[in-house]
Amino acid sequence: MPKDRSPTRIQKKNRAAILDAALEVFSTHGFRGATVDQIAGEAGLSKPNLLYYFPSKEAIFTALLSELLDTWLDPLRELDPEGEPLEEMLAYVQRKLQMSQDFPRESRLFANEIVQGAPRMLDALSTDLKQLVEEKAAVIQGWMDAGKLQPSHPKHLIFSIWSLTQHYADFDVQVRTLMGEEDPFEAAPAFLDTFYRRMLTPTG
Amino acid sequence: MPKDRSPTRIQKKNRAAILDAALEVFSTHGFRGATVDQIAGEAGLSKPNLLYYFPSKEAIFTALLSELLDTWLDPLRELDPEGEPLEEMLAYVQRKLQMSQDFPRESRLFANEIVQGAPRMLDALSTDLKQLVEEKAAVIQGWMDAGKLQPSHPKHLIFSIWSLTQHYADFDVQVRTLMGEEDPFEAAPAFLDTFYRRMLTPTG
DNA sequence: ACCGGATTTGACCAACTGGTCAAACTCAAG
DNA sequence: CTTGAGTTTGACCAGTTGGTCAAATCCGGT
Repeated sequence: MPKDRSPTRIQKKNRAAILDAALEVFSTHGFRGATVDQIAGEAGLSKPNLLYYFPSKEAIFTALLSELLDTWLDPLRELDPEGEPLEEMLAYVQRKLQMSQDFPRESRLFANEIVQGAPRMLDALSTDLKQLVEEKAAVIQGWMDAGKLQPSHPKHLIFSIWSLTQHYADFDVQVRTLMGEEDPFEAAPAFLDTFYRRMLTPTG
Repeated sequence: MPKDRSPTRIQKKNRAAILDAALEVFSTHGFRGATVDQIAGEAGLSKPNLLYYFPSKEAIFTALLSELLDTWLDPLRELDPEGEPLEEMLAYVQRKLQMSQDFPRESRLFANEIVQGAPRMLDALSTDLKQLVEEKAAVIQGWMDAGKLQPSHPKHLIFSIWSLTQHYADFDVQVRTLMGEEDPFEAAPAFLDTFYRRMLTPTG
């Protein structure tokens, strides 16, 4: 293993290649289903060479998770308590949908892990994610209390946004099989905008 | 292997035990992540004994899939073209939610498979499921055209129902981690009812 | 050109996995 | 209580997998 000096050009390149390859392989086969050989091949390295950069398969996976989780939660972080409530929520929905379109592998990586009980993510879920959700759920509750949003259950509302947007990435095969030629991401933005506009616009 | 006579008492019991064990193990670890030993253990059999009833791991999996797919699609099948549109849709949502609550393992089994590209299910998706969805999407489109439902994209609407309801089963760990003591299935029915009532009630 | 650390690799290993097989055991019908 | 089909198992096998290691090669600074 390289000393803990600042990484060389080669180290940067190879670590990046490995993480990208790992994302590709882990997201399509899950942790257990992915093999180190597969990742090494995808990264253009031999297996021992890959293990020169990361001590184990597990280490690659956790490095990948911690690298991606922050990015993944950014759209929710950007929800602005000072903004106009309805527009903030609708903008969040669109940002999240865009993430599913642009980063489906990341979405599937998390989906795989969570469906299987999140054995390597529970920590992050119950600390970082929980804190963020509590904070934003409180903001949304505030907006509802102020009559700016139609009252409902803030956490269920957040879950619904995750669910509806990530579905297009996680269940991509199914969605595309059933939609035929039509690109799912063509109608999705308008569909979700209408959906949440009707749901969240306060009545009287 | 037993002859193709009518199954004995022992055969019935063991085949059922194996399929139940397989559901448990496949749904929490995915196909690749599950081992035949694990399934055998869960079923209370030795590995060779299990392989006396099913010729291979693959065979167990496909037997399980074909046994469950029909049940899984029943709620959609029951959507009655002759019924009152809004109530039919809302009832479908509740049936689907109930499935997620009562059969989370089944939901996760399909989720695991589809997230990973549905390598063993594409056939079923592109034939049985596709046909059913086309049929029901047409019914919904008809209701929209008749002004009985707020117009939107029927297929996206169906996907949204799958997504919102199955989320509670597939992402159970995450949902429960973030909701703390509160049982997700307590508020979910009302949340989804409100959601779709507002979405689907036709405006003027 | 030379040196020492960084990088790469082929050979190897132990554990695991899906699957086989012949021998042993169980059980219901006569 | 026999008998033969139905059932179960221990031993085994070949392929895969995560990981190790010493030796070989590469590369940047002098």
